[in-house]
Amino acid sequence: MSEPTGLRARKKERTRDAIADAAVSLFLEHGFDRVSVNEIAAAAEISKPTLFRYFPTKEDLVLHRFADHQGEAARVVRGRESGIEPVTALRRHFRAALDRYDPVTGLNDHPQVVAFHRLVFSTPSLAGRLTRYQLEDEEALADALGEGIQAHVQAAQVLAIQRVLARANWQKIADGRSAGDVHPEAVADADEAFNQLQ
Amino acid sequence: MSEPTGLRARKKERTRDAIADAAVSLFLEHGFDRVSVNEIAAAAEISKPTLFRYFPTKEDLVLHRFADHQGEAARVVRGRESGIEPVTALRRHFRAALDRYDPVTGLNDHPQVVAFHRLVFSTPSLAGRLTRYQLEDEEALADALGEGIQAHVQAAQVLAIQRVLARANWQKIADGRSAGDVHPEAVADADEAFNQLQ
DNA sequence: GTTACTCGGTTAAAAAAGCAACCTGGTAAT
DNA sequence: ATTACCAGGTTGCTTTTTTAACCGAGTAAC
Repeated sequence: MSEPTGLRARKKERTRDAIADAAVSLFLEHGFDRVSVNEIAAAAEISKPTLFRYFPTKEDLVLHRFADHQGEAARVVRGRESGIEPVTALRRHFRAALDRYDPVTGLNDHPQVVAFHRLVFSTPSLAGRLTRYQLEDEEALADALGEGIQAHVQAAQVLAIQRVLARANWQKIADGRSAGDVHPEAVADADEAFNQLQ
Repeated sequence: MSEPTGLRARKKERTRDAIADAAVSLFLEHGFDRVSVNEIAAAAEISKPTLFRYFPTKEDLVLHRFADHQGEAARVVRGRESGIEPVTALRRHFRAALDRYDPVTGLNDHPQVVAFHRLVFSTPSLAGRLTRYQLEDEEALADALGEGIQAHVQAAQVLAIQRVLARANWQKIADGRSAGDVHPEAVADADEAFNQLQ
């Protein structure tokens, strides 16, 4: 009734974490473009083909945390309780993420998270690939919302809101404010944005 | 001009060490017969067949440190400088081991080493297999010494001396004395024994 | 304008590890 | 006496990892 945590699966997960950790820490130290995949493989004590078996591209070494959330919006809509509107479900989900200071909301002031976000946003190839992930997310959400152009529009609007909100939060954090301090504004912004949509 | 330490070799060595360490520490804690190979494999986070690929028997999990010294006496004889008698070479080799407090001489008071020796000597199957190792060692030494019965006799006598000396040293350590304190006696005993032989 | 790097990424073959199922021998309940 | 279990080891078979070699694009040297 759960994950059949065999020896194999456990070691795989650990290897994956080791690779991603080694990569991110090297990237944060020297910059994304200044670190080669060979160096990452060496630091993680694995071979280059193994690295690419775990992560399809160099960018995914950084973005896998977002990739792991892929399709989350669609899942939220499909899994909502009966009688609840899709946008309402998404709104509550975002609000919950805000309350637990989930990094995806931009409302998190842990130094590692901040540095990680700066790395992503200041590296063109990373930001580029990240938007590609968001596009796929949008497709999935549109599918979950129904058919026709209006489903696509709605999906795009909701995700655009989340992007804008996250970006605004991140900006305030980047300006030196604490997450707890920003939280009320973040909630107010979210309410306003979702109200406008609904 | 050195070990071509590939990724593969490095990981194998680490796995081997991890297995042996897990095994010995479990044995020291609960006793050799009270720990199953399944528990060892679980503690080392490997599967049972993998364990037996690294160590042929359960006993070897403990005795591999001795096994690694296999044939050492024979090598000392074959590698001696010209003009040096075999027994002299072995005598000097043992004296050098004594001076560096090599565990094989029994003259070592590190708690881990003491506990390890007690484990070996107080577990029949271990002591039994250890003597089997020594017999093989004896064969190899006899081969290195030449042919005929006298070579075998000489080999047996030298190794018997080393066994007795090591046992005597270990006994004094087990009685609570320090290695440094025992060292002079150990040297004197060795001299006397080897003098008697020569 | 070659030559020769380096980089991200791939391929094929061989080694190593995992897993489940089995064998043999002992020992404890029934 | 049978059953059943647990011990140390083994046997195939599959999955994972290493290795070395390669590809195609960019770029610096000469």
